[in-house]
Amino acid sequence: MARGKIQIKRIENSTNRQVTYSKRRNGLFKKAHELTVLCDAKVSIIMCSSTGKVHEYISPSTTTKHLLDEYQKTLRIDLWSSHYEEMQEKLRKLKEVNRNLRKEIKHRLGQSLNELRLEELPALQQDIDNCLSVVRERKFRVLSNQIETCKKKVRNVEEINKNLQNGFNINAKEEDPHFGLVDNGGHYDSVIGFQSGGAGIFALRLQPN
Amino acid sequence: MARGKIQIKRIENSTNRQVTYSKRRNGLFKKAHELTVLCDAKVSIIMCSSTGKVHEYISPSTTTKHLLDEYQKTLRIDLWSSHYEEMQEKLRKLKEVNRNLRKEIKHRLGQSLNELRLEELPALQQDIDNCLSVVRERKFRVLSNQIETCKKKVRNVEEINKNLQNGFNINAKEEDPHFGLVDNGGHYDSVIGFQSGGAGIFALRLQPN
DNA sequence: AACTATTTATAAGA
DNA sequence: TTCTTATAAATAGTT
Repeated sequence: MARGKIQIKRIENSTNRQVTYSKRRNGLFKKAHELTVLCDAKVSIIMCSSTGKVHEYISPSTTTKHLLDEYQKTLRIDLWSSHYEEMQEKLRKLKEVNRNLRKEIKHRLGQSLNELRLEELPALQQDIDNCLSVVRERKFRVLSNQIETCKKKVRNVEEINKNLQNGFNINAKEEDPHFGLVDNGGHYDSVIGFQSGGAGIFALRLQPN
Repeated sequence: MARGKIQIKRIENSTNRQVTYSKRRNGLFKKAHELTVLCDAKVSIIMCSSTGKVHEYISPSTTTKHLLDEYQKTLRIDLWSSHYEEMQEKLRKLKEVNRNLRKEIKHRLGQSLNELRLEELPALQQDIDNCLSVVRERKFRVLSNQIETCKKKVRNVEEINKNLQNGFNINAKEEDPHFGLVDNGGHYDSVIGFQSGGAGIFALRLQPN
């Protein structure tokens, strides 16, 4: 552009190329800065020379990161997604696991059961039932005091029962029999055991003969 | 730079500013491209005008991402660490949620119950029990066919039972009574209901009088 | 780095 | 926006 026109093509002489790079880089940065001031614009220039050296210009009013964020936002692209793919994959898997855990809890809560196939229901019930047993067992131990009291009650009722049976055997041929009714309110398991039993069912404890 | 020298300071006239921005942007990009070709360099220019419009130049031989990667590598900076940290925070929170979900399932499976306070056990049991009811109810509906069959069985057994009772009432003074034993294998709930009942307990269905 | 002849960019106007 | 053109600025080749 001075002392003779040049072709815009790669300068083969390495020294010349380096010199031109240096001169024009300064020119470019100067122009960028003028643009920044004159037009109230933000400019980021990042350059890498053929020798691998990196230079940058950034408008004083901003930062490279900020300008790049704006650039990505405007162009609706994410330059770094590939860097974080591994992490995003982790995130995705964790969310999947989470979803499944929630689903399992839901099923155990008796919700969204229609997601399950009919064949899966008995297993789920059995499973929950087993778990209930475990929790019940735990509670049983925790509540041992209360249960001790109940056992005494049961022994008391059994005594009455035995007496009634004796009376029954003795008086069987003379009058209508009386049945010793076992009080199911004493033993914990039997409360659960009978809670869904229909009305009108009474338990009679018999000595096996 | 022509038809009069200008001061490098913000152009107050908005239209002039826009025009100058457009002209000088083209000039800058042209210079950048010449630099790219002449010096075998890589250039990225990202600009944001005062009106928020974004423009970019990138050397044909590369990509913005690639050049930025090189830039970060050379300057040993990580422009995106804050993004990364945000992601890690997400990951951490998701793992926490996951852990809690697993704990809840564990408790519902009857494991690690010692993590719970004694007061929490009855509520957990009641909860699981309720859920069991729901699942049971679902299964009940699903197995309605099977239950229909069972009901017929029950009606049959009740018939036998009634006959036995009649016999019992008639023969009460003459011989040892026979008890109508209700087959508990027919009705679903009673299977559960009696599963934890002790051995030696038989159910006698009586008409309430 | 400095010089300078010449090319290129561009401000103002159309 | 684009074209024109006088003039400022950039710079290639030289020292």
